[in-house]
Amino acid sequence: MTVSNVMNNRPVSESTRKQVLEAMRLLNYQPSAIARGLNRKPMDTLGIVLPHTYHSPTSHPYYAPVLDGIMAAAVVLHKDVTIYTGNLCSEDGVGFRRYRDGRADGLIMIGRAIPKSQVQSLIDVGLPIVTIGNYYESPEINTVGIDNGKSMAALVRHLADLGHERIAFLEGVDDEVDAGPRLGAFFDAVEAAGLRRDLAHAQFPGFTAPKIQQAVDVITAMPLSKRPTAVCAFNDELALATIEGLARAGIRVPEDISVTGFDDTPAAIAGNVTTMRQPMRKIGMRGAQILVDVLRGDVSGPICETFETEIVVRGTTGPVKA
Amino acid sequence: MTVSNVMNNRPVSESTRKQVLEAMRLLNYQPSAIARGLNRKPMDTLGIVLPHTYHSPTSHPYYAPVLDGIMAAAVVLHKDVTIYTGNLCSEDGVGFRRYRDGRADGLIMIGRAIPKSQVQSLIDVGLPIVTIGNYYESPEINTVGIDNGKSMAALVRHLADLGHERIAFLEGVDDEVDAGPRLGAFFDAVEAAGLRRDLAHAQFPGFTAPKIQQAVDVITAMPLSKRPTAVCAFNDELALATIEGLARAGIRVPEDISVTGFDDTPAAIAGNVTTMRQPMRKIGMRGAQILVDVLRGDVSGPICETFETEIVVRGTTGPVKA
DNA sequence: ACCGGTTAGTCAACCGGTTAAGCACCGGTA
DNA sequence: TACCGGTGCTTAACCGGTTGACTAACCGGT
Repeated sequence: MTVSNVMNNRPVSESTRKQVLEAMRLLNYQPSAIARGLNRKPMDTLGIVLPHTYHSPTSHPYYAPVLDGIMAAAVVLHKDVTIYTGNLCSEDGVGFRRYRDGRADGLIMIGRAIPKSQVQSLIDVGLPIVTIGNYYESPEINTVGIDNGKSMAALVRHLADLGHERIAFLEGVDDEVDAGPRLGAFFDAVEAAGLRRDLAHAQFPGFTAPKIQQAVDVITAMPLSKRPTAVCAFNDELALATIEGLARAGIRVPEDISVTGFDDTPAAIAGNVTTMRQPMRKIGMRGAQILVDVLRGDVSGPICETFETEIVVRGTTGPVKA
Repeated sequence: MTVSNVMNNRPVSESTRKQVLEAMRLLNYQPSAIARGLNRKPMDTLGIVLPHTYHSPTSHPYYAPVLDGIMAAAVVLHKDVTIYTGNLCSEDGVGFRRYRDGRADGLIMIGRAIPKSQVQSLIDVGLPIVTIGNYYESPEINTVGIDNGKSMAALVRHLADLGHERIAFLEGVDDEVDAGPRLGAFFDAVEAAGLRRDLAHAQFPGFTAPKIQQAVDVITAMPLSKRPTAVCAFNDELALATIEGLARAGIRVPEDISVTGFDDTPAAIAGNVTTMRQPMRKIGMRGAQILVDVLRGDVSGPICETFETEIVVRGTTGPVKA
């Protein structure tokens, strides 16, 4: 069709082009992105995959700024964004192939959505993928995030400088999902800071507030000589829950126990929590940019980028009690 | 194709069905939503239209919870969500027909995205539309929001009860866009509260912080006998900016001037601002539900629903100075 | 009048589903 | 045997674009 040629700026005589444009205007014509997509043309749409545990991503202190970054980049890159709402793992054996329904050119997966055992299924979708804040170390998957090793090292270093020798890590991730590198990074950081690894604790997995209370109870039940003097929580939310739990047990922060969070969310600012700031919006923007680059074929191998983090020292960490 | 019959639970013999399902499994088959959509079948996707002034909707104190509600409803309703990122009004004369590209079955427009003069263009898109927090009073457009009249009346009533007689309204909306009903509601509320309308002020449009400073300057320049003793801001963001501006001028809140916000965002809680709470998440959920109802043909006329609001009295309003 | 080359526009096929019509088969009824 | 209705599967057409092959027209040069 000549119309198609006009739309795609193909060589068409000026008179014909004018005729076509005039007809388009009269008919209020809008080409169907769907019909175009049927022929394997790009849809100019980025698909967003979220872990099914978060049904309020746009109010989440981590997901919201990341999404913001993605949206901001999408505006500049002239891409629309489709958020897939379906449960990730519900349909037995279906895997993730539903994302191959042709609506999105590529996928951005935020957070630790799926266990490593299902990564192959995700790769089988066949779409270019960028994961954000996750690290599957697969040649087919691009990743943007932070250097957990460096970040934990800085936090532990800060605590060590304050004299802390017994530090606990509150994992805070549902054990169904792979714990990821932050836990390992914690132990490495403990050693790097010259502390005895066997004095570190990390046996407190569990994302929900009640479980946090369990972890707090374990800590408070320990004799003072063995009790950790500092707690590194997986994120700010957990740190604040921990502080609350400790307060209920009559333990003061930071006088008795220091607590650190992660992410530097507004809650951490409000709660005056020492934490690790990561540029979530930038990470989201970069993720979208990488996906578009991959779609354009501008890049070859898998991309794995990390952004710098920055420790923010506030009022929940202090020198160890004499 | 028999496959299509199997997928749609049409009458197919059990043996054939099994064969098909087995083949689907072997081939890792995923039907193309695009090809299906080409035949005017629903895409099961809700389109979100945002005003181009907000490039960070998922961090916005109003847009984020509304989006959350939409997403939560979409999960339950088995719909995906596509956020259109393009500038709403950039392409001359194109109007909004780009939303008719077939990717979404209907549109949800959040906030005052477009001036009333362009509403017809929006209707011409031909898709079912739900606007949220906006009121075009068109038979083709469904709406969810709040009763601005009641809400403003409650705020003004509250101020009147505290003895305020001269109240200013800070419009706070870019004048390029229709001001909407909240301003009119303010004047009605002033009269309903038995106050003299001519003592009310509302000549301070402008959304940005610098403009707010202008408005504050106008107020502070007024002689005490004419100066408003209370200010109703369009939203919490503006209220807080106003409070800051007043503080710079050495005017105390609420001792010298009372200030009210709108929306009851986290910032209002943190700033201890008297404000009007609206159930943003519920509004978003209901908007999505209405759109789906319309798509199903379950409803006839245009739907226009309002949710109840609730005044939240905090520390920025107090009795008028003697 | 013939020729090679470029340009402009038309035609047919295709993408991958859905839909409607067609057809073979079968049991029941007249 | 003829007719009928229902079932199960196949075939053809269609949705609305894109793509590539093909035709038609135009051009200057011999």
